Amino acid sequence: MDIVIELKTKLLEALKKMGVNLTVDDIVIENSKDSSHGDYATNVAMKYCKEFQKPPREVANLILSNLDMSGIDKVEIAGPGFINLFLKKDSLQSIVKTVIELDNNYGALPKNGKKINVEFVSANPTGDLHVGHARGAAIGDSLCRILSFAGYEVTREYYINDAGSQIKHLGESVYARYRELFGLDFNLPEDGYHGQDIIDIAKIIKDEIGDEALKMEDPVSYFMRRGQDLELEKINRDLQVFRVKFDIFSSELKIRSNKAVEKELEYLSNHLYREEGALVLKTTDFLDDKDRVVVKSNGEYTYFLPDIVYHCNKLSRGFDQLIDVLGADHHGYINRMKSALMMHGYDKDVLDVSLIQMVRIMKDGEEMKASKRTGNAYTLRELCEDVGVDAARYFFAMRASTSHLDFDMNLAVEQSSTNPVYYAQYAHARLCSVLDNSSDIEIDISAKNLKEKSEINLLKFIQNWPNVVKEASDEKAPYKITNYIHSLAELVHVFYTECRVIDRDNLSVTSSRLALCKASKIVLENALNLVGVSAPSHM
RNA sequence: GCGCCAGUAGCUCAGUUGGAUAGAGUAUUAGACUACGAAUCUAAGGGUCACGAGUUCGAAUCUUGUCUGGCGCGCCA
Repeated sequence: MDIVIELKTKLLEALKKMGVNLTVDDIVIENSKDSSHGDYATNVAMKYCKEFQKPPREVANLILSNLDMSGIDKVEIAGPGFINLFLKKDSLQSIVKTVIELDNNYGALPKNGKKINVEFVSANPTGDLHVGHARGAAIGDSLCRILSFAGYEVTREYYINDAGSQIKHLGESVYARYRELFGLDFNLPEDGYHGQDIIDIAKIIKDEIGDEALKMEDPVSYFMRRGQDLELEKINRDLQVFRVKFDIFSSELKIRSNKAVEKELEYLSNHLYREEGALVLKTTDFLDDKDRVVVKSNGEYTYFLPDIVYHCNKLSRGFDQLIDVLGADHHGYINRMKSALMMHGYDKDVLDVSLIQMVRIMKDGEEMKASKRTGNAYTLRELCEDVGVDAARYFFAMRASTSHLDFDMNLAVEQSSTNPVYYAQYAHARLCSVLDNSSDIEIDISAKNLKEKSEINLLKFIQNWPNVVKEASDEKAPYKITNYIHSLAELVHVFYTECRVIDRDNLSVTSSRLALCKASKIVLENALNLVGVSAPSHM
């Protein structure tokens, strides 16, 4: 059993004897930062001293006199009333066996039967993904990996806005470039797209169908469809390179079919009113600070209306929770969507929005606003080419999504200890190397000879991994995983430096240390996998 | 003007159900390879946790006021 849980249970029993009933979640046990504070410490005596109407240190004393001491080496009361617990070494060593036996599943939480839909990226297919999308993609996908590891059934979804004016502009732009290729006069719309990629797409279409489009009655709608498909293929290729794979692409056009939007208007009729010819949804009855137009006075729908239909569509597919990963500039959108869902009788918390703050690409101490090569926005593809997928994914996942991110290009390409990605991957490669060099020596998974400080620290840290998974999943915070990875890598390096692993004159210690190496390698690999970063055995 | 997010070491950031001397990385300085990968490790210096007031045994954390920055506030998507 989990040592922390075991300790909590013992504390609970002690408190119970003293007449106070609590649950496991009421007890906080933390890893001591300072080894003189024991292996673990708890503040229960201070937290619940009011129940006993006695000062914290006295309560601590009472708890200790009732505490089952099996597996515990010694206890101390310290400071204002902390209880410091010192464990017997063998109670820590058992984690090695657990890790090696569970392997890739160590840290995975049991299936909880909950279905979560995570919508992310959802960029209009009118051009390449830029670095803002890249951060959304990295965080969205890492989140999915974490949630899935934490026992949820996860669906990754991409919403294509293929019914709006953007796609029309795309069609017109590609058509114009297509005509240009035949030397015909062409009209590139001002609010169209002017990049090189549009010309490339026009060329592809020319290769596909020759001059056939020139005879079409409605060429623009053909170019809309085909142009969008080609853009989407490109986006999808870039995302796959970035190790992001969607389960489903939903089309706004399809959502709109079967009169779904009209039915939605009917459903919402009690919450609608007319103002200056437009239909307005009374979202202020719920969470919003302003009512929102859903049908413009010219009869067109705003973006919001089909998006309501889309979110209801997702919920109708049986998801317990929806997560939207959105750029921070969309924050005004949250309450209006939640309000609409509440009109459908859903709880406001069925939708959880992860806002992703802005990214600045920094190079040589200055912000890089555009790609040097193309002059356009710096793209995900260029980023992958310049710094590699591992570095890009790690850096994006590394910070809380709510904080602005300065992406340091110089650091990301650095192949040294200053680069956190290499630091972690190097730790993994080192472990692999040690294990390779000792393949003839048997591994002792009881790990009974581990007793050095660096070994114990590593054991405790590995043992905490499932809790980190839980926390990252509950808080939807991939950066908790990268923080863990960095600390784990550090402990591995320290262990490696202080403890010579392979010693053919002392095979009993060697066998234990090899087991620790193997367990550490497994956890490191599992953690890296959750943020989509590879765990190489050689570098 | 209103709303959301933020302000912690020179720089980039952790620390958020209130806990012990506020931590990492980076940068700077000084050390450590005749053995498993020195892409590493060990130390040192570096702080008014934006500022004030409050809540209590105890505040970076909670409340409140102020200042600064980013973003939003459209019959755009």
